[in-house]
Amino acid sequence: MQNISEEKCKLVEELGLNFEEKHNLPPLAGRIYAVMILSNVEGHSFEDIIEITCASKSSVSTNLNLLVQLKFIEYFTKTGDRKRYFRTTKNYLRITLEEYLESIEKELNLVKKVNSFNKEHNPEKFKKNKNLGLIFQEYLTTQKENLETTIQKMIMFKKELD
Amino acid sequence: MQNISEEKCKLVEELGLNFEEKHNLPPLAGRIYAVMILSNVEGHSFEDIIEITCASKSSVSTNLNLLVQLKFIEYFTKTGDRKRYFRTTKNYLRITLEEYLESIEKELNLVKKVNSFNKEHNPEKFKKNKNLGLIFQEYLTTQKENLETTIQKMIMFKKELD
DNA sequence: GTATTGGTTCGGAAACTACCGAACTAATTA
DNA sequence: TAATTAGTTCGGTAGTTTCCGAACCAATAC
Repeated sequence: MQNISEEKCKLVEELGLNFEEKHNLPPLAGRIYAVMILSNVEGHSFEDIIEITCASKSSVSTNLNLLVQLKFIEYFTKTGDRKRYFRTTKNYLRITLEEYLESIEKELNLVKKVNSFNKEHNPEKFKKNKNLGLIFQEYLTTQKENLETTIQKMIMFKKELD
Repeated sequence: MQNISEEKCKLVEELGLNFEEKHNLPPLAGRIYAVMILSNVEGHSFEDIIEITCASKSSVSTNLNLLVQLKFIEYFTKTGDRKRYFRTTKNYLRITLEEYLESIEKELNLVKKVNSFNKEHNPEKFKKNKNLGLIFQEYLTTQKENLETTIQKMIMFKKELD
């Protein structure tokens, strides 16, 4: 990490790790994304990212393209300038929330499947764990609803977002 | 997967993958855990698991011990029988929820840090994204509270659980 | 004692991931 | 046309993960 304050550098590492885990990104992609989240600049060039992250051209190329493909970032150009400039997409929070929603739905589905499988095949086990299973199912349902309303709220800010 | 129905086998794969992802377990550990969740039997022996999963002694040993260490499963013995028998711990749902809570707290913390960093260092960017940042923070807070009450509910069933 | 049972430990193989450097392409400039 | 710029593609390497088999250990059975 070059040319950035120590405070920022630490936050980049921390945020980067978080993105890496939560979105299953390679470490470098997580760091690049963190740099952009924490930056003043409207648009980092390819070169900027190489300098800041101290990574090779090829790695930066691969990871920038990955982030673009996953819609975490986007690029724009300036007339009379061959470079591409990258910035976070304005709706990355919505993407994150939608990812959460998807994963919650998947899990809720699984829990229901397990509950009904055990109900049918292991009735005495099901009875014993019924309350727990239902509490978990209830929790997931609440969370799903919560996510849906949050996403609705975000869409209300659409003009700002898109 | 031997000696289990096709339906169960499919569910084991699906559940196993889910545990693998959500709890960062090796594939075999995820499958073993899934087998136990979906089973009638009160206590699988070491041998049982080897047969069902078609994995080697050493792998089964390693992964059973991992699951025990992480408190996903526990073992008991029968008098006059040298074998160990494994079963899911009765509070694995609580463990899962507590893991969620921890990860939400971490993320909420990070979001706050990012918000205050941007407020200080990139004020115009912060202004532009303020509403989104706050909506996200609000969402995380609600979710955290939701989790806390759910865990409380679970603790109310303590007698059944522990 | 010796054999068997139940399980652990260790070394290594196979597969996967993340990154790098070198060679390359395609567009622009001189 | 030659050189430069901006970025991509490819082959390979280092590190990590997951699993296996073989050797091993400790307790019981013969």
